[in-house]
Amino acid sequence: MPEILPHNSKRDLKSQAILNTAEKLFALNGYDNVKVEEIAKQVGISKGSVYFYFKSKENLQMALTYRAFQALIDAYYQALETNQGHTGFEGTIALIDVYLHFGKKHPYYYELLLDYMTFIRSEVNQNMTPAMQESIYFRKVKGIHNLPLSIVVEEIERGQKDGSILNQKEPNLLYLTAWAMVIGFSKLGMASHNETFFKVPIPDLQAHILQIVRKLLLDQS
Amino acid sequence: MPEILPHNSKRDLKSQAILNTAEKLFALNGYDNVKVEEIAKQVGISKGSVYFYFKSKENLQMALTYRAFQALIDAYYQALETNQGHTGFEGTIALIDVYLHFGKKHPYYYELLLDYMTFIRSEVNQNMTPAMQESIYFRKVKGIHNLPLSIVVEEIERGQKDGSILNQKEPNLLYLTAWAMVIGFSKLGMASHNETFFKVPIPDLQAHILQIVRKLLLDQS
Amino acid sequence: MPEILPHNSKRDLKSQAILNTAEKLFALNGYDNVKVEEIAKQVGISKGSVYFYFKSKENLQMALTYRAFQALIDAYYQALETNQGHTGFEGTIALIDVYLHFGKKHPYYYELLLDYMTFIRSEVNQNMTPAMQESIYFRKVKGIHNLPLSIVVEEIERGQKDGSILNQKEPNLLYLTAWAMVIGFSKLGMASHNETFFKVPIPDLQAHILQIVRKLLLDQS
Amino acid sequence: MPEILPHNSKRDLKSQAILNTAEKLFALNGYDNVKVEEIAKQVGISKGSVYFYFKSKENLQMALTYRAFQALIDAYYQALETNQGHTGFEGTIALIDVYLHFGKKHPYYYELLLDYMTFIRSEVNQNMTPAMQESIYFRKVKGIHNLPLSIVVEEIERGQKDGSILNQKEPNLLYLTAWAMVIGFSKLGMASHNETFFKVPIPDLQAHILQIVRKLLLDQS
DNA sequence: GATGAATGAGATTTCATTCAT
DNA sequence: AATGAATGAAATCTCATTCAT
Repeated sequence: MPEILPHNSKRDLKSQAILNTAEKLFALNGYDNVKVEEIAKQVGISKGSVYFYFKSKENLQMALTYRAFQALIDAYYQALETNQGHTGFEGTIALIDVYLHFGKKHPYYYELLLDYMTFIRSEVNQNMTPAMQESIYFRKVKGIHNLPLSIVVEEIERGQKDGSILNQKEPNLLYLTAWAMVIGFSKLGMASHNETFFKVPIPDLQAHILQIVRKLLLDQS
Repeated sequence: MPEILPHNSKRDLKSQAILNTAEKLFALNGYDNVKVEEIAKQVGISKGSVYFYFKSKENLQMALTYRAFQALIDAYYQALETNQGHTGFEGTIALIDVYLHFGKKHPYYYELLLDYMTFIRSEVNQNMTPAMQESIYFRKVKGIHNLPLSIVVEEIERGQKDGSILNQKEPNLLYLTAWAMVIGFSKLGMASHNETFFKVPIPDLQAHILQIVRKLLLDQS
Repeated sequence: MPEILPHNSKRDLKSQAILNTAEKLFALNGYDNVKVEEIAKQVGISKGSVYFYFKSKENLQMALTYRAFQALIDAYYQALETNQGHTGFEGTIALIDVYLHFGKKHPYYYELLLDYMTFIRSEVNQNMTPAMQESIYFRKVKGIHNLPLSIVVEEIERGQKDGSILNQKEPNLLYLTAWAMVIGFSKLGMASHNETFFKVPIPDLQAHILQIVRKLLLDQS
Repeated sequence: MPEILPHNSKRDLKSQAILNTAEKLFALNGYDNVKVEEIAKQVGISKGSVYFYFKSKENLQMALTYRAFQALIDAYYQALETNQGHTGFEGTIALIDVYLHFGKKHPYYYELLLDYMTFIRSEVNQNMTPAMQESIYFRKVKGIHNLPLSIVVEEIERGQKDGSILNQKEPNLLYLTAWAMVIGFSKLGMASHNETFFKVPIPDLQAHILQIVRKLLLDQS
């Protein structure tokens, strides 16, 4: 009964523990201000062990980025499943809602996802550390990094076909526009640990932005 | 009597040269990847001189943040002056347009402005270096950091009064909503050195977002 | 009764496998650049097993040194056996020839032998790790480390007596002189993976040096 | 009077001090067993300062190698000057004598010179650290690393022409043969801090080897 | 005012060795 | 006997900052 777990489950458990702690510390103090030693200490293991599980600090962050993508994609699929039978419009709104909640739950994931987009864009021209080139996590992320986009775009297309999304503009343009709003909101929301930002309650701002996205999708001008 | 000497202008000239170079390098490589020595070298002075003009690297960045605020505010006032006689709606759109174009000349200013927002919110709760506490530039920035908001908000209010802005929602809410869109766009646009992002031409995206802001202000639902 | 079991042969087999691999890797990359883990991996066992058979990395090298001495001594005795009935001169030349060819099969043995000579001279004055002090292999090597010298010296003496070696100088002096030449050649030859060294074909150089040794032994000036 | 020194003489003085200490420690304990911090401590400066003068530990060693070459070449030229008017034979012997004394005075230089020969040989095929590729000292050494050979070879050729060297074999072959003897002797001599090695007084061995070299050059068989 | 040599705390990373399983 | 996760000392190198000249 208890032994059905794959025999590297203990290994996985510890990787996850390291990742959890790293995520917490990176989020709190910023990547550069966190020492690997500190991560180890908080996990209750030695510095060397962290390096046993993750080849480098950079790699550790890429593993976190992978997690961020996975978490987002999982949440997307789950929302899609929950919304089976609904229109493409409803599905799209649900996805955006998911992204918004996602950022509240894992604020650091936002940063990671955004940083990755910047990073990947300069992959060709710029210098990438050899450590990164060979990183298994980097390869894993590259395998899925377009999924979030395509999931939403497909849902938008579905909505355009089923008539629930009246705006007939290029789905990619609609996606990026909505994404820009949501990212902007997250950036601002991130800046305030308080309930309000410049006297505006954060939830009000969020509701307002969601409402605009709705209008955008229903717009047929 | 003693203060009329052009004595200080040489000083200013050199500070400005340092700031120009720092801005360029920070924008290009990121704050952490730029060495003070490199800045000095490119200015053609010594490391020690940089420290004569700016107490620390952090301080240098805060001075840059001050420049960013100044530049934005200047651009705002100039747009307002150019738009004298126009409606509040037109003024507001002009301001947003300014913000959108603002980053073309100084791409790093967006980051600085955003970082500052994040920084300032932690002023009370968190740990701030004593060096920063006493920084003259920090105090200067604090003196003007609410101006961009109030300039735009005032213009929105003017528009609501003169009937050119039909949306009667709280001006702060409108401002933040519009700001979120613009920030989001900047983040996305910044990330791409290319002309397109996910197959969407960057200028198309910008135009689209501006159009939505227009609709937002004219919305009376 | 209990010691006849082939029980130990499996043990020996594995030690030998470890030594073979270590020798190959040390020769290729240098002692310091070879990780114990890499040795284990190439043998197909675990790091822990290496430590079961050899108390430490240093010890492993000393075991290799022992093998080097054994191999040299074996080759010497074999040459002597082959040359039974020949003069001392011929025997001596045969021994030197053996030494010269010795490194072709095990290039690393030269280094090991030389390093050992350097190591042993510092035994008294200098600091030696306690691990080494107690090393069984170190004791084993100490037991035989004078054999190569005495074998050659005895052969020289035999040659001086049977009249085939005309040079009547101190046999130890003759030995060291010949040894110096051979070591020097090995050092130079080793350094070149090519066929020539400074335009001189390596085999030509070797033949030349052997010829000089011959003359040395026949010299009666 | 005292100010004629070039104004970076203080800088040079300190580099030399670092080099002196590094040489001593490397010679005593081996490159790998010496910490940069230890060098700094013994010079009486900080670790960072060592890195200010030499970009890396590897670089420091290459600087030492450069010194070794310079010292050898200087000694060669000086010997040539002293032997002006003498035959090529005498000049050649003088050069070999210089090399022999040289190794006694700077035992570590021998190793460095020999290591460099091994290193340079693998330059094409093998991996070289980027740090080394760009090392100014590496480039400096490459500029002069063939001088010792050519100085001696020229002298041998001169001797062959003026009739003082009767051996008409290829000068490069003669050089390498002699060099092998001398290197071999050095290796053995290095192994003994004592006055004797296997009961043979070191100076006797040296004299003997020199005598053989003499005979080699005069040999016309 | 200007210089740049000097500092030294601190960061990442490696790897021989141990030991619980 | 065998395994391989865990350890932690130690090593190299960086760079913001200081300060004597």
